[in-house]
Amino acid sequence: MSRNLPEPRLDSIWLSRPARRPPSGQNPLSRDQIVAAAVRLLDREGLGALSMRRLAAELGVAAMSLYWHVPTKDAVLEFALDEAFGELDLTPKPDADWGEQIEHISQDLRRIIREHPWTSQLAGSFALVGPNSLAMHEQLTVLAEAGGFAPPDAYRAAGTLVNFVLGFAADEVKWILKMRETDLQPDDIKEIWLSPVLELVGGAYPRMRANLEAGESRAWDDHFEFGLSFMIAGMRAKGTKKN
Amino acid sequence: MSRNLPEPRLDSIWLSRPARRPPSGQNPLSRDQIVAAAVRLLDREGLGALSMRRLAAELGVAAMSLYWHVPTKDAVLEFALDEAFGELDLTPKPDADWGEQIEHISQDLRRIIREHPWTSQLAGSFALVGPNSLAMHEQLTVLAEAGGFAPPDAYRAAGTLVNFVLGFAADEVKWILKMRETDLQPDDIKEIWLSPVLELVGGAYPRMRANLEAGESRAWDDHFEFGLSFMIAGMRAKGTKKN
DNA sequence: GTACTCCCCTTACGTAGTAAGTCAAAGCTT
DNA sequence: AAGCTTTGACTTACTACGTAAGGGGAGTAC
Repeated sequence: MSRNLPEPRLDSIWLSRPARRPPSGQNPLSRDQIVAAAVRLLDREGLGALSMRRLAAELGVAAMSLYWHVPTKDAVLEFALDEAFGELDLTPKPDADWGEQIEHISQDLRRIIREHPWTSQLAGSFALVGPNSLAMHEQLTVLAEAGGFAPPDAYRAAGTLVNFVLGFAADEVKWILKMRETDLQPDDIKEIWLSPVLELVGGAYPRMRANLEAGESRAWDDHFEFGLSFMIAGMRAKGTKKN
Repeated sequence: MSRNLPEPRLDSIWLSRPARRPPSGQNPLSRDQIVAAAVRLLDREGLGALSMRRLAAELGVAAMSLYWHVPTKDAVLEFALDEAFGELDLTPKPDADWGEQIEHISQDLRRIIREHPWTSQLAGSFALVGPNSLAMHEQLTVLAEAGGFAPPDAYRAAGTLVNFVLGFAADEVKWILKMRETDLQPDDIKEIWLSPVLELVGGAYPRMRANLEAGESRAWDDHFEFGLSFMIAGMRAKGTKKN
């Protein structure tokens, strides 16, 4: 069941400029179409199902044809990842507190990762320097500055926040994918998965045991809101503008 | 350059009990030896270099021999991951504040991930339910309770903290691996990598530009301490025990 | 017509995980 | 001691992957 997730890379595709002019006619294939098809396929069947052959089939084309528009499979993944970030709602909300706006973007980022679980797996492997990713960091930095952080700290605070959301969503996504894979409901998962864990830990880790038992079908929403409130409390405590 | 990182799994190897009794004689192969060799290989050559054939070669054995001791490659990776977590120093420090102890464990976790960069890639793919991982969460939960959180919130706070450290370290590790891969120093990286980013963003994201320019060779330590102080400030703000 | 570029194609290589089956030696039963 | 079972390694082979290399046809420019 091992699937090809790329190693972390920094020589991002975003750093090698187009070098390929836009399509002349009504070509059946283009980078945009490839990326769109990749997102569709990833949403439908997951990261493990995306092979160049499969993606080409999705477009009614031979595998190697893709390589005219895209240098490697990793590039496809990077484009798809940034494409998903493009769904973020970053419009400023003038009548909302900076903290509320940060909360809104965080919730939105979490939503996107839940809707495209593969993003969580890719975000850990690629440097996030696509245009939409940069726009997100930029906006969060702006809001952190509004919260009273000096520019360098605002930048760091934004990064810390993104790390939290990505980390949280990664956890969440493991469950979502598991449920999708097995066609089980949360309660079934509890039965077939949680019980063995509890048996495994035995008497060893009382708190983990208690929390796993109580935590039931995972109240993800509450958990997320708690963590987030937590981050924002930290920001309010460390920034100079207290409200 | 795509490498085989597994999809997130929840049907963890930890959940299927041994079912294999310990080797009788002085066998050349055992699960422990395989895991130890895997860790060595991963440290030395990275996640992408670990194939079953390569790992077997490391042990002077045929590839399929490993499958007697271990059901799949993913299992090897899960064992290796928990093995690394085993290096954590979780001993209670009686003369340290709960916040200081949390800080200590967080720093230690970060150290381990830096020393074994592949852990960061694997942690995103496997449910963290190995014994050493559970021990870590348990201890962090204990400390959060000492900070004044009610048990369910302490559990969540611990999770939030781990998410932060893992997320931060994932970022960091991308750079470490890049430097290792290319044999470059931070300043060189700045030149060959950062400049193109800056050129790419152009005038678009003034804060990202400013921070990337100022951020230089990435002051990771400062950045981490900032984020961590941030998390702990949040905990102190939300927990009941204020100091 | 000739040349050139664009874009998609076919073929093939090397490597991956692992299913399936083989077989020698060690251990247990009688 | 003889025979049976279990253990732990081996070999072979299958399918799928990313992509290097190169072919060829259509459209355009002179």
